[in-house]
Amino acid sequence: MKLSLRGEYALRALIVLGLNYHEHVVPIQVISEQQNIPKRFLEQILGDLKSVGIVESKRGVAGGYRLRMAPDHITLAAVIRHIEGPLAPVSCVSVRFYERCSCPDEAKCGIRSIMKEVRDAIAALLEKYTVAQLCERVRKLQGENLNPLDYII
Amino acid sequence: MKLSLRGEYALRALIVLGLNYHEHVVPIQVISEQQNIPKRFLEQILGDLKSVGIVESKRGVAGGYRLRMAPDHITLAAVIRHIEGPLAPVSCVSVRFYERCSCPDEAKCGIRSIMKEVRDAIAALLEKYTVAQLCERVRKLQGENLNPLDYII
DNA sequence: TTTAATGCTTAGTAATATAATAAACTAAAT
DNA sequence: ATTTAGTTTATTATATTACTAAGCATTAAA
Repeated sequence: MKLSLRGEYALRALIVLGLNYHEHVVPIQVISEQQNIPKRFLEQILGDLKSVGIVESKRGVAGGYRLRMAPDHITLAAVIRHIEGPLAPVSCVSVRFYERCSCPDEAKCGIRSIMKEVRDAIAALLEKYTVAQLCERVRKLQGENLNPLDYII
Repeated sequence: MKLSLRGEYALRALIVLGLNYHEHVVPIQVISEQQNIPKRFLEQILGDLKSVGIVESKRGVAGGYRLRMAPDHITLAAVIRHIEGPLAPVSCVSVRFYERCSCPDEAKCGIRSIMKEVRDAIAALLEKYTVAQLCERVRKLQGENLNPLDYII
């Protein structure tokens, strides 16, 4: 598993939306400026998250994005799988993105059997952590009494 | 951490060399045919492993490659770090390939603190496993009594 | 001392992925 | 009607991946 900028931006945007979960919708512009993410690029990323039902949008004046699910129901695994693809280091050990690799017999492949352990370790962590926990960490790290829109992620 | 074909080929080649550790040198040609790895590409990869002292070569007639270190001294972490780069999902949590990322304050970055756990989980496994253990798995999976050059990896 | 089998070195390339940018459109609120 | 904001579809620059090509250098054996 490798987190590209695209994936990092997605997580940062979700934290902003998570910290503002009970407030109004947050415009792309605001997320873009606060997090220093190119606006056009962020549009694509949020559109992508919308298509899987992680966020929802409101158009027009006073429009923007909000989470569509409670922050503690959005696992990092779900987000990263959708933005980046497989969590596994090789796709022949991926559960959701399985693809055959070049070895002749998977059942007898030594590399595969070790990479399976690596995948499981990664997946265990990323299935455990949610956007809510990410937000919690940000609050803990930066102090409880900040305004949601002042958090630096 | 993501294993590209290059990295997979490196591991497969090291298994072949590991299984033949006490024998003579193994020619690229043999590894290439047995493992179905493009020869020229494998030359590059083995040259790369040679430059870090993981394998050594003998030129000329009856030349080839052998491990330069005992198989149980070659961790998968060392191999993968050299072939693929950082084990960490983002390089701001990488121990050996650290690079600053785009967030304003790393100490307060929630993403970073979770990705650090992911890195540690991956590194723990890959530091633990060695080429010797990989070879052991191959032997276990395929039967003890095969000739080293008959193993299918 | 030649020759054939090997590794070594440098360069080039095609395909794909990454990280954007651009332009024009649609929807909603005032 | 106008302005704010999300939507859609292309386009582009750069980097990475997985090779491929060509020719040189070394060594053992005939």
